[in-house]
Amino acid sequence: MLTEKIKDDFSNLLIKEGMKLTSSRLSILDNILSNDSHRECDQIYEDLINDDVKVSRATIYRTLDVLVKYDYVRKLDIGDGKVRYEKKLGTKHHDHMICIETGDIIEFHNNEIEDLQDKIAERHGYKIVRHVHQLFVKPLSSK
Amino acid sequence: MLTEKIKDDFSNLLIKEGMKLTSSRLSILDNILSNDSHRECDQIYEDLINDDVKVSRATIYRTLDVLVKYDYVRKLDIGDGKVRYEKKLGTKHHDHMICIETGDIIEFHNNEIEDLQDKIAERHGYKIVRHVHQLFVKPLSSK
DNA sequence: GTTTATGCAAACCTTTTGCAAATTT
DNA sequence: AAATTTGCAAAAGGTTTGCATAAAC
Repeated sequence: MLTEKIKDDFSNLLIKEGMKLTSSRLSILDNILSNDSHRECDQIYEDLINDDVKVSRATIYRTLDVLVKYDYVRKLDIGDGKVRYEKKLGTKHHDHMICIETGDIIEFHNNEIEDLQDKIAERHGYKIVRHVHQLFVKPLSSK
Repeated sequence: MLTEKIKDDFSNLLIKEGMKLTSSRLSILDNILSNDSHRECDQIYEDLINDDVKVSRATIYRTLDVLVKYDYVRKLDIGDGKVRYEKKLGTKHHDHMICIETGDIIEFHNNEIEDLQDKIAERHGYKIVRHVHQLFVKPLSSK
């Protein structure tokens, strides 16, 4: 369920962009913000259909682009050919550890690494705009 | 130009896999090891054709799979929809900083970050198999 | 001579796009 | 009523695949 504030903010953002507040867009936003997993577009589509929300994949793709642009959603690409999306609004920054045995995606955050990254970029004359940090792991117990 | 040692090692590896040492495979390996850039399959294809090596894209894809599996080549995916390949044999481990203004790819390495990564994984009961660390940056001078 | 590799074109699969119909303002 | 959005199905774009032919062993 979207709060009034979220709905208002979203509405204003759309107006600012010359876009309209449609029920499809609200349903997609609601679905994303109510879910903590890392889903492919098709999974989101299935979930919406199961909730009796009638939308097309095309609309989901088009809406995800807007949501990513405005930081409601983060696009996650772990290089397995499947692009995933996760809620970003109201969450803290984190990176991902992916278990290569189970496919589990675990979130992590480390300030020291963040600082070191910044220094490396600065040393080369750059400033970081965003970063991707993914650890592909297996259980210590695994051979 | 491939050294005898590299050629022998490659030959042995193929034999072990029940595969044959073909001129296509040697040409592709040679091309990769002679190049320090980060190229898409299609760029590699063009470069080979320009060198009068007659191969198909299919063969390049199939050969790259083997080369990646045996650490001759690293597959690089910076999430822009273009998968790139870079020489790995004889190079030191590094990660990538990508300039979002010029598309330049700069290599970097930092032991402290590597150690911190290991600790994070361990703390969660995992061991790192590989990782992806990419900094998307812009010049400090840029607004 | 047997087996694996190659090239070609078709198939794949996810994402994007053009357009007419539907929805929003 | 004017403008944007939607769904559909087609297009796109990179990668994979099946199969007949070629090359390696």
